[in-house]
Amino acid sequence: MSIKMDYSEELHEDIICVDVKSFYASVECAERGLNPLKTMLVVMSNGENAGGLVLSASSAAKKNLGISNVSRKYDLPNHPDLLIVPPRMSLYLEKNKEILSIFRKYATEEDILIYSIDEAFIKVTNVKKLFKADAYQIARMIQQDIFHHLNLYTTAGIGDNMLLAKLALDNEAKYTSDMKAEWRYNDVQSKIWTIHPITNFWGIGNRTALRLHRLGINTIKELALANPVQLKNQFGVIGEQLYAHSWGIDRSDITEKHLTLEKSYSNSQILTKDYIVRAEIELVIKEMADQVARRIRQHHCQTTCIHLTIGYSSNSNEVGFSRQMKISATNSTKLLAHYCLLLFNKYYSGAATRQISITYSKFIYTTDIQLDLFQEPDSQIGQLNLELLVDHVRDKYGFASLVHASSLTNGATAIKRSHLLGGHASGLMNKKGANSNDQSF
DNA sequence: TCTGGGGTCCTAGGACCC
DNA sequence: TCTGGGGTCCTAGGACCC
Repeated sequence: MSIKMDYSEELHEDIICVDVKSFYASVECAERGLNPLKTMLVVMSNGENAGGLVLSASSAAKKNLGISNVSRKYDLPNHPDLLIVPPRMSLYLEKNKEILSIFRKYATEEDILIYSIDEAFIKVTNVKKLFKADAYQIARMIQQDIFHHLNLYTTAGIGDNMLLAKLALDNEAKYTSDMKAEWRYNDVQSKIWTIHPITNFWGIGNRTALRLHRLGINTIKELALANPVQLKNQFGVIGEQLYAHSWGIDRSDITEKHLTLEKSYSNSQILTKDYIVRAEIELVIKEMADQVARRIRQHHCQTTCIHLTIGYSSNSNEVGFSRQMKISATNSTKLLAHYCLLLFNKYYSGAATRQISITYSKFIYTTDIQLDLFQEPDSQIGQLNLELLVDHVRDKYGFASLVHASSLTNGATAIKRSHLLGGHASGLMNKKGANSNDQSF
């Protein structure tokens, strides 16, 4: 028996959520002329170490060998047919662009929302007439189009809103033979309420599952039938959202989502060893401050907020710290490195360091220079021009063509990392390094 | 775990203002 | 000063996603 819910005020769109099956692994199969569904292949970052991480495993590797996306090299079975290949992030970015250009044949720019490197939402409500097709048929056209052009299989979820499309994708389309699933408000009680375990539901991780469990809520159905006031008291906004989601309700507008993203750019790394020497840690911070500064210059923005996170070694008694600081708008490497070091020196306890992360946020988009009142204007402009020149040379000849002498010393990681994109090998090992591309997806 | 990397969003609590 | 109160901005920390 089902319970009545009035959906007349909710969105009734045709949203398709598309995701490329095992994206990185499938691209590698396609490049080798191998069947992406039958080949056992994994893309592995840092494959030279025993701790190498599986970024993507083909479905055959997952099914036959039980490999998952965060498996380690030391976990992998020894199988003669298993192909282990290094990542080529720049290639995946290229394929991502080609897929996007296919999406644009089926919807206008503002009706497409890129969710990640291999996932996007497409609103097709307004083009059904044009294609003389319903959403399900349009999803099939998109899937076939991508397969013909790129030899990649995609899965598609279809729904009245973005949440339903995404849930249909994650919880059904991935397991059906035609790689599609359509979830409408009518299906909420039979489809959403039976998602199991509860952490398979979008937005519920282990921590939230545990807190729900303490309230006696162990299934989506129990969540939907819970007292929304109690949920709000316990979880705040998240509680209201969880409740709405359990009924398949999501009022977010795909076209407005474009405007509301609050952006930040960051780099982070887990170091290959514990760093004890203060100067060596400072050096890595300077290098990373430089990398992220370069990215924001490429996007023509200036940051007004920097954030430094230091994680200490597990051999240490302390966990580390995470601090941010407002600054006057800048994208100057020199200034940003200075501020990052300021934070570091203020809070560093002297413990062995294993992880470093630098984030810039709260951007202003302008080409004007915010002149510092306490510095000579000429020297500030000169500094910025110098940094733009350095960017230009690196675009042309690769990051490693022009580095501070300090990056050649022990402990420095910038040169090694200059071929990384999104933290993994770009596949471009020639002089024109990965850094001519952007790392954000 | 033999420490991956890049993001977004929410909350509590402190500082400051009127 | 044996407790004012509301609003806004900021920071640290938590949680989640791909």
